[in-house]
Amino acid sequence: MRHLKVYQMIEAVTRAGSIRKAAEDMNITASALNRRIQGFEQEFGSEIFERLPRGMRLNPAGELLLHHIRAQKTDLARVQSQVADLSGVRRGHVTIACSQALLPYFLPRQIALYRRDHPGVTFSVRVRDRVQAEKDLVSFHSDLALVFEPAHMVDFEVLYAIDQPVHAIMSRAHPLAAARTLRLRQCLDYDLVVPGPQYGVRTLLDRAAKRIGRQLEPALETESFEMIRHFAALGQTIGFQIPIGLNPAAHEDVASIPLSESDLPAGQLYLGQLRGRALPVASIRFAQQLTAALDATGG
Amino acid sequence: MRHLKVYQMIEAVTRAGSIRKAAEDMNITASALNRRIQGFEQEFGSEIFERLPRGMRLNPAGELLLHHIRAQKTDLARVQSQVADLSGVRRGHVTIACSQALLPYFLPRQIALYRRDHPGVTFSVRVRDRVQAEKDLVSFHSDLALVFEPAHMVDFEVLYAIDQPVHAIMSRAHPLAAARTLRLRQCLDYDLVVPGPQYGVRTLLDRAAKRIGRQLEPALETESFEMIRHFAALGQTIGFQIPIGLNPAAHEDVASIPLSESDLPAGQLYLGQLRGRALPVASIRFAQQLTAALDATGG
DNA sequence: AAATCCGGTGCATTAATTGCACCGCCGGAG
DNA sequence: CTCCGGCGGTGCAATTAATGCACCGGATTT
Repeated sequence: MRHLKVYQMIEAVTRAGSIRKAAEDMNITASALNRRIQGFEQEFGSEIFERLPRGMRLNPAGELLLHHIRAQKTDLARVQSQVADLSGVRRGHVTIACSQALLPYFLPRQIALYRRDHPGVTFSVRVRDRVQAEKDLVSFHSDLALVFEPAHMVDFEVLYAIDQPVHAIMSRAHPLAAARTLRLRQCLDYDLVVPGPQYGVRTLLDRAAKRIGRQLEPALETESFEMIRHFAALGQTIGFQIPIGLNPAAHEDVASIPLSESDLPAGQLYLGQLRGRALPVASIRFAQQLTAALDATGG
Repeated sequence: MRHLKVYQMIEAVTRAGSIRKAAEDMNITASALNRRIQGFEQEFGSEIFERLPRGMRLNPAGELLLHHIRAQKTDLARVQSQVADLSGVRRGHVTIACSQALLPYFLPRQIALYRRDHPGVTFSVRVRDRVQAEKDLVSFHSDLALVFEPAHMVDFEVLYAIDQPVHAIMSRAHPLAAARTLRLRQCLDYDLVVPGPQYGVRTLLDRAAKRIGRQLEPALETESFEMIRHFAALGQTIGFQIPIGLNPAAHEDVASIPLSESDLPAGQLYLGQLRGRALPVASIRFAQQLTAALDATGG
């Protein structure tokens, strides 16, 4: 889209932080780029960059404009893919930001299922914690977000929500492995492996521990849910995870036991999009499939 | 915005129905315009016009694109006015599509009220029946719509809704003028003056009449609510209107009596916008004021 | 004080856009 | 039927806009 080159230039300058670097990235001279930016600012009626001694940075007006630019770029892409749809084959690309818990079983299965019916549709999965996931929506880097206990919910339009009680996971040989539900204080007697504070499971755990006058003293804190799972399988350590991250069918190498809801109320897994945004067809359809699938696990 | 000239050209061709006429409108030659269109179609990846022997018409892909073009144009305008806001004075323009009933008292008062605080904001009021009002939103010709009993509600995002029972209006000398409420069948004994079938009041009346095994046989059918009001003031004719169209404070020259809700359930007056659209600040603020004002009349 | 990196500008060059003249096509009027 | 008028499309020359190059002045870093 040649007529949108100014927008690309603005994005490039924003990214690079200076006209000269951006010009190099775009394989043009700094002077050409400089004049396009100046020309645009004049047409636009306001400067959009602060001129710093070391380069350029968007001013508030520029931030507003950048948001518009991204919105319009992704919307044009949506129109184009919708047009492609008109002439037969369903094509498209879905970008989804999601929590780690969705990676092992749920999402791969859903994507495969969707692609069986629509082989022309491709996917990007961006692993993000809940804060990053929301930023991803706002910056138009992701169409959908599937996150546990999102943080702010501003600009987050909920498409579906489902309860996810926190489960304790441990070796099948663990003394507590036979229980049907566990109290939090039972778990605190053992070594714990928990996710970092930026994750919803941790927030819920911290809150619950505080309520019974205790404090989490984890033996291992990690960002990797996979490591939590594997570490919990060793010795008598206890890890925590939400059930959607565990294989519902086959037997795991770990036992998974829900924590009592009176200790720790169930968190919620949210499927959402940027408020008010028109999604591409493929994303809408995929979101519908996810909603149906989540609904099935819940009932 | 020079980089959006292609879009203006596409709009011009759509409006004019042929390249040559559009070219004349834009003061360029047909060949230049022709090539820009062709160039765009190539970049876009699909034709957007049908070539007819008598001119050009948008194809389905073009319709999709046109919607995007309008959306992006109005959104850019929103950004610009929002940027203007940053530097002090609140400016802006609000376009609202509304039913006739809002014209005599409610809207002028609200607009005056808003402009007292924000003199920089200007208004366009487009009088539309409920079908046209929704089209106005979709085509980005109006920011807001304030309509009685809208028809489809697709793409219509409700910002506020309030009950409006249908009132019978008549001369103060009319035999029924002293009643507190009226049954529909009482009214049917007199000559009636009613709006055309495209209006919500009429739909409600027709439906209610049918339910008591009667049919409306109006003496006068008109599009003009003003004419209904004035005609009802003469002789023993009965007209119908919703209370928001009547002066709440001063004494009218006509009596206004609500119809019994068991005959004719109250319709609803909706304030709405195009689903998912980001409105300019001024429109948002004005919508908030309207919501508060409607809420006050209802309570 | 020197070196470096920055945004901005004058001027020649290059690329894109436009205007002009003209083609072939099709529907309607004569 | 023919002919006319309006249509979209195209080759080519003229015009206009965008770019590259060389360079300036200013601020920060070394």
